[in-house]
Amino acid sequence: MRSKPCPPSTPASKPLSPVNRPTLADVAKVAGVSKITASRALGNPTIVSEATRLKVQEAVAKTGYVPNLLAGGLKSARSRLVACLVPTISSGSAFILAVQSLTETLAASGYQVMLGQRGYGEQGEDALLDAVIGRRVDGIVLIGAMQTSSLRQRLRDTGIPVIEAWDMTRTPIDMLVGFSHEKIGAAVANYVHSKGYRKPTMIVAREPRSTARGHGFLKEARRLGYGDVPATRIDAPTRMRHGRQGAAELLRQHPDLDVIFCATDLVALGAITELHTQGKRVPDDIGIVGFGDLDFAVDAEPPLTTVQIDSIEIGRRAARMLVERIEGGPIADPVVDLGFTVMERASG
Amino acid sequence: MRSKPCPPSTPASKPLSPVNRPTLADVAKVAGVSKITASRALGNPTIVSEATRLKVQEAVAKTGYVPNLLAGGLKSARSRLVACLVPTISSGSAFILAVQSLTETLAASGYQVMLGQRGYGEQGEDALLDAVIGRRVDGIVLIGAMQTSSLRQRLRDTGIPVIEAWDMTRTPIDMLVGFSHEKIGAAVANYVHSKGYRKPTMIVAREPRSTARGHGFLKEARRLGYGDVPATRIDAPTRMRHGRQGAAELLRQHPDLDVIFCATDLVALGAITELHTQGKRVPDDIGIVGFGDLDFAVDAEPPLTTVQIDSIEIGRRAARMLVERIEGGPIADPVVDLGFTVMERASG
DNA sequence: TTGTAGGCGTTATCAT
DNA sequence: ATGATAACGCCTACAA
Repeated sequence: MRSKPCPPSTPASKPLSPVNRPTLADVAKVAGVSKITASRALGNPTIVSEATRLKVQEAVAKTGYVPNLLAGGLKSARSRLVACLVPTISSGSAFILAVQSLTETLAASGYQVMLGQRGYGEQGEDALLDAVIGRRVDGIVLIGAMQTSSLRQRLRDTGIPVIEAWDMTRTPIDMLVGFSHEKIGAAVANYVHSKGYRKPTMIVAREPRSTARGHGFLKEARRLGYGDVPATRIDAPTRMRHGRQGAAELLRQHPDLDVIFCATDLVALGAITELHTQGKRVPDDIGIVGFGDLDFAVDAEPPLTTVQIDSIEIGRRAARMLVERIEGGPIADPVVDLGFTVMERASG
Repeated sequence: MRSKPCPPSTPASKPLSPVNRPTLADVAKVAGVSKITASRALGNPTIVSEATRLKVQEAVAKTGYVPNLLAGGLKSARSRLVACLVPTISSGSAFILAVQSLTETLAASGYQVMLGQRGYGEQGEDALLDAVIGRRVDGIVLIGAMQTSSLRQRLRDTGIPVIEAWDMTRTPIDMLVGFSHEKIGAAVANYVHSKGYRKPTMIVAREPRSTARGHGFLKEARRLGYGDVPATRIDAPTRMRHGRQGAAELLRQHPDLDVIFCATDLVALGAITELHTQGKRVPDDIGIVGFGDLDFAVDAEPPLTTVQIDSIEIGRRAARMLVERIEGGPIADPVVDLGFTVMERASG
C-alpha cells in the first residue's frame, strides 16, 4: 500500500516462458532414490526410513518441487477439489458467510473449492455440471436448492457425494444441512402473535426462499386467528429501496397495519427508513421484523428484531460431513436441520 | 421449495458406489471408431467426416461421457482452472461483486474458478500457493495486494500469468486492474473543499486500503490549507456500529467538525444513524461521505454521497486480460487504472 | 479421413 | 524399507 498517487505503468508484458517445473523424477534423482520412494516419503512418510525421508525433503526444497495434482488425481481418482455451486454471488447474500467457512474448513482438510454460479439458466447449469464432473471433483456443495429435477437426477447419477446446504428440501439428493424457511415464517407469526400485534402484514420477495417464509407465516397466522395477511411483493435480489417502496404501499392500502414481516434485513432497514420519513415511530406505531441478522441489524436504530441463521456453522458442517463421506465414513445423520433463532430486539 | 414444515429425514446413507465413468475408449467402442477419432470428433470436429462426427456424438449421449479434464490437462498442461485469491470472503466486502463478474466472465470462456482465502497467515498462504501451483492453474487473480514479498516473488517465479485486481500497487507482479485508494482520498478532500466545508474529519479502518485513502485525504487536505485532519481509527472489517462509535467519538473531541469522510458506506450509515440519534441533521449540521457505493447507499436517508467503484468491470476486465494472456496474446496495456467516481448525493 | 505408438507425472500392485 | 512395472485417460506425432 501507500502507493504513489500515480503508479508508473511498468509494461511487464513479457511473453511468459512456460517454465519447466521439476517432477518427482527430478526429486528422486537429487535424493538418490527411486521415484516411488520419493512419492512415499511425501505422501506416506511413516513407511519410509527416517534417513530417506530427510533426503527427499531436502531434495524437494532444493528443486522447488510441487506435486502435480492433475497427475496424482488421474491415478488416484481423487482430485481434492470440491465444487461449491451457488445461485449467484451477489453482495448482501446471507450465504456468503457459509461459503467463507466452507472454504476455510475444507482447506484445513486439504481440499480446495471450485466456485460455480448456476444462476444463468438451465443450459448454463448443464455446462457447469460438465465442468464439475469433468474435473472429477471429490464432492459437491449445492447452496440453495437446485430446481430443475433433470439436473438433480443427473447429479444423483454421478455418484459424487453431494451435500445441499442452506435450504431444507423434501427429497435431498444425498446429504443436507440447512433450515426450513416455512418454519421460520411460522415462528415469526407466533412471535408477532405473542407480542400482541393485531394486524400483521408482510413484504415478500419474488424468490422461492422468501416465498416459502411468507407461506409459512400466512399459514400459521391463519391458524392463530388472524384473517388474511396482506402482502406486497418485491423483486429479488432485495434492496433497501424495496423496503421503502413496500412499506409505503402497505401503509397506503392498509393504514391500520401494526407490524411488517420483511423479506430480508435490508428490506427491514428500508421499511424503517420509510416509516421514519413518514413520521411513524418504530416499534410504537409499527413493528418491524427482518430476516438474516446481517451484521448491521444489531446496530440499526432501533436495533432490528430479526431471524438469525448460523451461516458459518452451515458452511462448517457441510464441509465436515462432505469430507467424512468422501473419506469413507458412513454418515450418522445425513439430514441436519440447524434451525434458527428469532432475535428479539427493539424494532418489533 | 414449499417443503413441508417437517421434512422427513430420509437416511440416504448409501455407501456410494464409485461408479465407473465412461472413458473415451468406451465412446470409441460404441461408435465403432478408434479413440483418437472419437477425440477429434469432440475437440476438433472439422477434421472428421460428418458421418463419424454424428456416430460419436450419439455414442457420447448414449454413454453419458464427460471428458476427464485431469487427464486432458496432464497431457496438454492446461487445466482451464483459474485461481482467485481473495483476502477473505466476508459479507459487505465490496469486491464480492468483482468475484461474481470474474467467475461469470471466465465461465463464458470455458474457465472455472478455484477460490482461495489467504487471510490465514503466511503459512496458510504458502500452503495455498502449493495447492494453486500443484493444480497447474492456467492463471491467478489476486484480489487485494498480497503483502509478503517472498510470496510475491514465489508467485512471479511460477511463470503462471497473474493479474492483481482491486488495488493499484507500485510494483505489479504482472498485470493489474484496479484503482488508487490514495487518489480517492485526494479526490474526496477536493470535493469536501469545493462544497465549502471548513473542518473535515475522518473515520479510518485499521486496514491497508482504508489507511491509504485516509493518507491521500490527509495529504490533499493539507495542501488545500486545512490544518491537521482529526481521525479516529476503527477495526476492520467495518460494521455499522463502528460508524456510530467513530462519529460519537469525533463529535466529543471536535464539536466544531462539519464533515466526516467514512471508511466505508456501512460506516457512513452508522455515522448517520448516530448523528440522527443525537439530534444532528445531515447534511445541514454535518456532512457525511462514504466509500463503495454499495447498493443501499442510494436508498439511505439522506441518500449517501460516496465514492463509486465499478467492481463488476474490474472482475470482467481481469478475466478478459487474463484469458488473453493465457491464450497467447501480448497485452497492450498490462496496467489499467479504472478510476472511480465521487457520487454526489444528499448526505454531504 | 483415420489409425498406431508413446508419453504427460503420478500412484497401485507386486515383487525383492 | 525399497524398487520395477504398469496403469490412469487423454492427446501429440507420425504414419497409412
